[in-house]
Amino acid sequence: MKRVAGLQYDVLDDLLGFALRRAQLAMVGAFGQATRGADITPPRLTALIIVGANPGISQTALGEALGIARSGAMLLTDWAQERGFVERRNHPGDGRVWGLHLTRAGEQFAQKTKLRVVDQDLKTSRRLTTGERRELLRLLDKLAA
Amino acid sequence: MKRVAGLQYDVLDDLLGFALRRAQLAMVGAFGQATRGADITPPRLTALIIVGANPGISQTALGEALGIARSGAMLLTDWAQERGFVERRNHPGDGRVWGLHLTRAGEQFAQKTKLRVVDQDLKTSRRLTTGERRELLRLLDKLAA
DNA sequence: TATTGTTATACTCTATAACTATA
DNA sequence: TATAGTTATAGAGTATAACAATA
Repeated sequence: MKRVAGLQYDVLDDLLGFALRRAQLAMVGAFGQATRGADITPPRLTALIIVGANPGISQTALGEALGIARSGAMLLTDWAQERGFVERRNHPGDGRVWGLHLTRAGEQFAQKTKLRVVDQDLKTSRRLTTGERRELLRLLDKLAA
Repeated sequence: MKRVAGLQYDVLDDLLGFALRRAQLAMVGAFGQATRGADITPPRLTALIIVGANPGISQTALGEALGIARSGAMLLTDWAQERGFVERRNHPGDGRVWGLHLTRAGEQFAQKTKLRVVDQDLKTSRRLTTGERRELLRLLDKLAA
């Protein structure tokens, strides 16, 4: 959201947490624009990307990659499977584990959506110079490390 | 969440949206630590801070400040009123509007919690130099503008 | 007519805890 | 015993749409 003119923000002006939320709202809005009508959300696309880049990954590992609980990774997997984007295959050598794989449709959907989202991500950050964008990525990475 | 070693992240590595989410998870975790047992969340504290700094603000304006719908601002106000932190007073001159005000208890709670959260926000960003932190705030602000 | 607050409803995201199958 | 997946449940956050009161 944008700052409202004339409003007092007190300590919020100096909180990284609040600045992050404002920036993220802007990016989530941009994501929505880029994917309008595609029935997809940031965590769902993230899951598809992780599965696509790591074929055979387990649900638990997917949850770790996303920073959420196993049960949440399961619901994401359920969604992706219902949409026909992901298959649960038996894991060779461990009967407790599902190996997750993108289907053909999942690959196509992920590819198309990735392009749109990357493009929109760049567009939304056009306000920053290339150097500033790179520096922002670096600082965010350092903060989350 | 931290990056998982050995995992492939594909385009996520270059998306500001994903970097923001990872950084925000770190900060929200820090918020939780700073406020453990205090029954408070980031949007709720934000609402208290905005009301405290802008006495008599309307629910609609509060929603705009927070970047959420009127109905959401209403639920936050309900929560704050139930907790005894906020009063809805009649607005002089416009019978449709509530003027929101912190109670004594609300002021005390907000003051105490603000101090803790600001402190933790600084602690969590200790990984950054003072200059880097300032630069990060500037870039996030520019991105959200 | 337009705006404020309200209510009803629904969906996403996330967590915890307990259960089962397998290791 | 420990781990992967599952199920049940709950809460927070958010949105949209329709409504009443007031402007």
